Amino acid sequence: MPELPEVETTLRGIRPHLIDQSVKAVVVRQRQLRVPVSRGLKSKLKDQVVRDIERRAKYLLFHFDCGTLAIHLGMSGRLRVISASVPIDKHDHVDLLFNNGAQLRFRDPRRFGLVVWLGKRPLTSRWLAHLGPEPLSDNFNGDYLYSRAANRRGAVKNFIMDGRIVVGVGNIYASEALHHAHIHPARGAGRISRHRYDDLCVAIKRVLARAIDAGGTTLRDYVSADGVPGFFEQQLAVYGREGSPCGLCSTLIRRRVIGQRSSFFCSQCQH
DNA sequence: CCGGCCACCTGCGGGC
DNA sequence: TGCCCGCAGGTGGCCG
Repeated sequence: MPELPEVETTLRGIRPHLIDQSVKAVVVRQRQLRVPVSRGLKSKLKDQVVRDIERRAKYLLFHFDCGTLAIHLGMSGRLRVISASVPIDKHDHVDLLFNNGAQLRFRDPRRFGLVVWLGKRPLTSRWLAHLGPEPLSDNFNGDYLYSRAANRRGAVKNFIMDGRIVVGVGNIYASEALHHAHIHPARGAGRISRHRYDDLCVAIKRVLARAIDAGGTTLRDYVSADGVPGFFEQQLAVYGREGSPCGLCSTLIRRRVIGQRSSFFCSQCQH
């Protein structure tokens, strides 16, 4: 489910409820996530106060005086603040209960997600240490992308989805940004001009920012209570639109597997 | 360092 | 109905 906009939207949704609150209890129903949830989590967090919550890449970082807890939503994770007594689903793996009555609930059917203790220097942990720049930051720009692409022979789509190059560009927005920038997803990363990397960088920033503004509703399973599909999905130009006409030239959108992931593009507009 | 491939896991929709 | 197949938002790790 979550690309970066969903993670950012989740952050904005939960933060006001949890800042300055102290942990009353930790409930772990299923510890077999991508890595096992550590057994000491309960005693470590008990009575600790949430000093801040922030996002780095697609990780949500919960800062306490004694260290930082990271939660990653993987492919199918969701994190919600609920009031007491919402029924427990079979995939509700972890709850953090707070003294103000708030309840942070982590649900993740596929269990590719992560609830992991990073200690006092989270940025040096193995999960965060090697990550590239944030896509919406100023140090992510065309110059940077172009310089990192030198001599790389792999497909540009794989290149921009590599978290060591830039974080937060998932499978949906990689296809979208490349369409915006008129770049073919299979083109070698090292065979793209400086100027076109400017365009690609702007496109990445724009598709992510627009999705965040739309409330991070990228997903097929983000359906509102009255059954209306997620708002932003209707704005996707190519992702999931195989066989329908390109909005720019009416050529039929094609799907092709690149780096074991489905990629969508217009063979007329993108080169 | 780089590219290619695999693994982890559950659910859903389509075809037969 | 029910089974089997392919597909799905991520990313660390391994191998050559």
